[in-house]
Formats: sequence, C-alpha cells, structure tokens
Amino acid sequence: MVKNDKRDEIVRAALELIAEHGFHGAPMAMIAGRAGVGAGTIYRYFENKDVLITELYRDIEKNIMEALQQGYSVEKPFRERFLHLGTELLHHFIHNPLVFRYLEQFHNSPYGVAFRRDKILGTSTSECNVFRELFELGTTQQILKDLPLVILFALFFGPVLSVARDHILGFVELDEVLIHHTIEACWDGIKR
Amino acid sequence: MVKNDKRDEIVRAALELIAEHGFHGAPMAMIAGRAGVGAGTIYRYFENKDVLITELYRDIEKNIMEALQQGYSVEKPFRERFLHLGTELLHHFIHNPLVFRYLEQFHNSPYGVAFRRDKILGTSTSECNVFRELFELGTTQQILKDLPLVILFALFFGPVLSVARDHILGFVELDEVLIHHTIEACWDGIKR
DNA sequence: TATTACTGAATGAACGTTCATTCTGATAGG
DNA sequence: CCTATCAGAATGAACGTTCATTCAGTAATA
Repeated sequence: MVKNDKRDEIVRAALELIAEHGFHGAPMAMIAGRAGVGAGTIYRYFENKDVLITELYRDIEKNIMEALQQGYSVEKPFRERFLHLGTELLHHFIHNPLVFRYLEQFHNSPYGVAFRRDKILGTSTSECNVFRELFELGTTQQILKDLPLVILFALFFGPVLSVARDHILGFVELDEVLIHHTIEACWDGIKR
Repeated sequence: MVKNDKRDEIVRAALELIAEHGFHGAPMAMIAGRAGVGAGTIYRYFENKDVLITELYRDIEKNIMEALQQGYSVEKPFRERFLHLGTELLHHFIHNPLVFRYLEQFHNSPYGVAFRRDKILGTSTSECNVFRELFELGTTQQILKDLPLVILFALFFGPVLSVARDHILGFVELDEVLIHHTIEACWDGIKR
C-alpha cells in the first residue's frame, strides 16, 4: 500500500521550509516535524535530502508546464502567444509564492547550474521547451531581434523573475494592469 | 608594518571561495587555508563570518560604484547616459566574474534581502542611486514608460544580470557588439 | 503471527568559534 | 653589540553545536 499521504506531507513541508529559509535553514528534522512524521520516515520515501530536493523541483516544473499550456494555442498569432505565456508565468509565480521562492533557492545553488545548462543548451523536456520553440520561431520569422536565444531568454525571463520577486517581497503590488504592462515592455525588448 | 597584508589575503580568499562554492561551501578553515593564515587569524580582522561577508560586499559595491562613474556625465543626453551605465555595468561583471558570482550569492541569501529593501525603497548610498536618479528623471521627463521605478529596474537589471550570468557560466560569449545590442534591447523595453 | 511502516534517540561528520600557546620583532639594559 | 624582556600578532587543536543519516525498537496491518 503506497500511501502518498505522508510523502505529500513531507514534500509540502519541504517546500514551505526551504522556500522560507533556504536549503540550509531547513534541516531534515524540521521538515519531519512540520510534516508530522518521524525524522527517519523521510528516508523511506527519499534516498536522501538531495533526492528530496530535486524531486520536489521536478514536481514544481511539471505543474508550471501544465499551467502554461492552459489556453495556449499555436493557432493564435505570435505576439498573442508570447503575451499569454508571459502573463500566465507571472500569474503563476504571484499566486504560488512558495513555489517561486523555492525555484529561486534551487536555481541559486549547485543543483541549479546543471539544470540550467540542460535548459538552455540541451533538449530537456523542461518548462523552457515551449518558450524555446516560440522564440526560435520568432527569430526565423524575423519577428524577434536577431540575437542568440540565450539573450532573448534573458530579456524575457530576467524582468519576469525580477518583477515576481519584487512583488513577493512586497516591493511592489502587481495587479492585472501592471502585469500586462510589464509583459508588453518585455515584448518591446525582444521584438524587432 | 602594513597591517592590511593579511586582511587583504583573507578577503581575496573569501571572495574566491564564496564566489565559487557559496557561503556554505566556504568554511572558515578553507578560507584561512587559501589565504595562507591560521584559522584563528581571521578573527583578528573580522568579528565573525557574517562581518567578513558583509564587509566584502561593501568593498565590492564601492568598486562598482567607482567603475560606473568613469566617463559618466550628466551633461550627455539621457539615452547616452543610460547606454553608458548599462554597458559599463555589464563590462564590469564580465571582467570580474568572481565579483559577479559573489554578488549573486549575497543577494540570494538572508543578507541580501535586507540590502535590497534598502536599495529599492530606502535612500542608501548604494550602487543603485545613480540608476535611481537617472530613472526617476526619465519618468518625469516622459522619456521612459510610466511604470513604477521597481518595474523599470527589473526591466533593466533583470536582463543585464541574466546575460552576465550566462556569459560567466559559458552559455554565451558576449563581445562588444552583443553587449551593445543587449543594452539597446533593454532600452527598447523601458523607453516610452 | 509475520510483515511492513514508522519512530526518534544515537551517531559521526562538519562547522564556526575560542583560547592557551608560539612566534616575531621592537625596545631596553648592560 | 648582545641579550633579556615584552606586547601583540598569529596559530591550530579543541570545543560545543548542528546536521544528515542510521538503526534498534515499536506500532500497525495483513
């Protein structure tokens, strides 16, 4: 009987604590406590802390991927598709601050670099594929600036992540209008 | 008796190790080893690890500030001033990868959030002041988009930091042309 | 009862920090 | 010129703490 009950509790507790305090501020004992299980129980579900961390990351990435697909259609015009992905991504971060904070912790750690390498250079089945597809189409169709994909990514993800962070930290209150303007500004940055 | 001999060695070692391995991957014993001093010697110059870390941060910030001032003149037209600051900042990061990596470590840590709060909300004498001044001027003169300062910052710093990171990690090779195009694209994002 | 799931005290490694000791080189007395 | 004295710089082994992980024992389930 594979009870995901406890596994889910462990993952939830890990997300909360790591998002709030970072990897080193979230000891296994604390995660176990928050999850309402014994410290040893975690090791029945995850080989070690690294595995817990990376599996949680994959869960999150899958969720984001699914959220972005909603209402996305290759039929729509290019610009509309871009605006959709941008606003959806920003929405998702704003409505899931724990997820966002976790991703930040993850990306700024030894774990993160290897994953980013895959995402930018490789052909991993990651959240970026839908973006990669769109951006490469945009450059070949001369809709976007003639810049390396990595630069275009930076011009888009850079502001989106910054803005999401500022919102979550309370430096700015993003509403629908502001979100829209931000993504439009990103568009101005990448469009030819 | 230049008292700063050992202090400088300690700071240099801390910069190298923390930039490369993060705060938790750079134990005091390792910093001492790299600096060629005893472990206890560090505590003659710095009260504890936190003080070492934040003093190193202030040193770095001061250097960047100075680098940005070079060739900067409030006489020049707005756009030119922006392009100057942008390219100089990017140059500085690219030519000082250890500094950049250290800043990333710092900003993504408990230390960083408080500092960012100051930088964005407060009136600290930090690297951002020259940017804040310029951007506020740009909005009042209706040169830049009518967006909160924080958003404009995100539209500029977001891409610059992303691109610098990608260059340093080897995901893209930035040359003069590419740097210029990147900063121009940022300009497109923020200009009205 | 047999098997599996769970627990949390025990373990050992790693860390920041301390402090008794050693080193260094300047000064003073002879 | 030599040697004794000394202040403070430097050292690194030792300490106490924290953490991930283990495992012997307990509870639940079949």
